Amino acid sequence: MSWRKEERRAERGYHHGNLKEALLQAALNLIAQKGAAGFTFADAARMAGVSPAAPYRHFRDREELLSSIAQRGFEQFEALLTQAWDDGRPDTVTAFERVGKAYLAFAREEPAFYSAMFESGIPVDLNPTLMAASERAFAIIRAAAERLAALAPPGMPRPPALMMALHIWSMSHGVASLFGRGDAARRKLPMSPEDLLEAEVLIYLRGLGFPTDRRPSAKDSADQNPSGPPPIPPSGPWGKPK
Amino acid sequence: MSWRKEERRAERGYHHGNLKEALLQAALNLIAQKGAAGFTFADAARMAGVSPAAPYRHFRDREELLSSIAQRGFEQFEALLTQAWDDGRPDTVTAFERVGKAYLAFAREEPAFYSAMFESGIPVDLNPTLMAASERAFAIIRAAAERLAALAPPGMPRPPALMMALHIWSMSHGVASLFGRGDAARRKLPMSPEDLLEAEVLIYLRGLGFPTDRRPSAKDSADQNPSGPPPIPPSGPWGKPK
DNA sequence: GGCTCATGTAAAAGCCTTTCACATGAGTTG
DNA sequence: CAACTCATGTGAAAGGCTTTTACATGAGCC
Repeated sequence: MSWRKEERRAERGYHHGNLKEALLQAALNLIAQKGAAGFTFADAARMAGVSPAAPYRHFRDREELLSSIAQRGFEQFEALLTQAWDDGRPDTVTAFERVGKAYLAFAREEPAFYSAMFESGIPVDLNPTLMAASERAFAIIRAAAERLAALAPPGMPRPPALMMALHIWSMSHGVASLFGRGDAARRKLPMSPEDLLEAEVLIYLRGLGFPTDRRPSAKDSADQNPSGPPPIPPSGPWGKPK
Repeated sequence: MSWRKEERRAERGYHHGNLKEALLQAALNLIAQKGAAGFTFADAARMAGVSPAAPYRHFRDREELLSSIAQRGFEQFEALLTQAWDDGRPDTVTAFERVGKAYLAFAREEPAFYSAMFESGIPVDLNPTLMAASERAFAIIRAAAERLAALAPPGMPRPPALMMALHIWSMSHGVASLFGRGDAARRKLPMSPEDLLEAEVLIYLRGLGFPTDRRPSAKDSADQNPSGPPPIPPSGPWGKPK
């Protein structure tokens, strides 16, 4: 394991050949281990087997490296969300919840990216490229919300899709931040973050008038919400306490 | 302004007299300015007018100072939430939302505390005192959720209060984290975080079957939910787009 | 007045960031 | 193929932060 990484100059010559990528990978590992705050530029250099000054040939400073990671993170995040949304198949509500799960999965499985993206304190607003990547990711959630909003029962006032998207985002982010990674500093829960978020979203959607007892029958290709109050499922969107 | 703080040794003698408190205040200011990550032990010492080694007489290390601030933050947070909840007056739903607003207000008005509490990466779980303070704060939300749950319309399945509390917490935290402080690195919104959260909570509560068109008439001292589907307000819990 | 101990200081070791002058060698060019 | 150039890496150094250690000060207490 410490073999490819720590190959010394002797075996690789004066020039590294792929330092930028190596630094990004090293930083990713370090952030996963010690958090975005604990990550050190010098450490990354060491892990890549170069002098502490070498990274400056590829990144203006430590923060630019962090931004690059966040950038890449937003791109992967967007890809993951796109895949989870799958253009609303097989039905809008199911796909919508898959997006929520994907959000949590990303936070859990890519803590380093998540950390760089949301917890590193880098000013996303001030970096247009990064901002754009972030908005492309959010655009997936927003597109999903648009589809969902268009499906709202006719009897109910129709919520702005943007607001719905922001609501879903804040729920997902809140759950992920507070309970997301089993890491070290996270609070313990009587249920999985996934279940917590799923119930939250279901209740929210019900509040908007959506029918939320998903059954294989419930394809929303045709308008199957003639009118009237939302159906009340026999049991809520939370399981019986074990 | 830089007068009380930077009083030098000449005017204060060898001993500071109140260094611990001075350091906490200095750290609070520094964190508010430069974030929990940017805050420096040495800076705090400088601001208090003592040598860089002096703080070690009062805090084991930089992290202990951070923990102390988080501790104090949780205490103030608890006090604020308690006051906002006001034991459910004048009615449960109104008081419940006041708690949500208080959450945002705290994040906005005490960014340094909020930062230390939720974004500094200190391991809350590993510090029993801190953990206890954190749980006392959460207990307010939980108590509010208990009261709300007890009020749920009889026709609906009753959600576990703990889960409701976690949902509300995650919404509040999500909104505060993503859009909370106008600081630097936060995303812009087409509405205020307060309005966003209020709408979110209202929709959520409606999803649980609560009547959410709050009018002065709606005191919940008596059971005013005979049965039937939740009333549908003429307009949703979001304003018309301006 | 003299003691003692909490509270500060100075100095030093070790680490990190960042810069600068200089070294290396990969790729290009005649 | 030899010469050149420029991107990429190195070493050293300045400056800052953290933390420890031995020593200084003086406030509170007999």
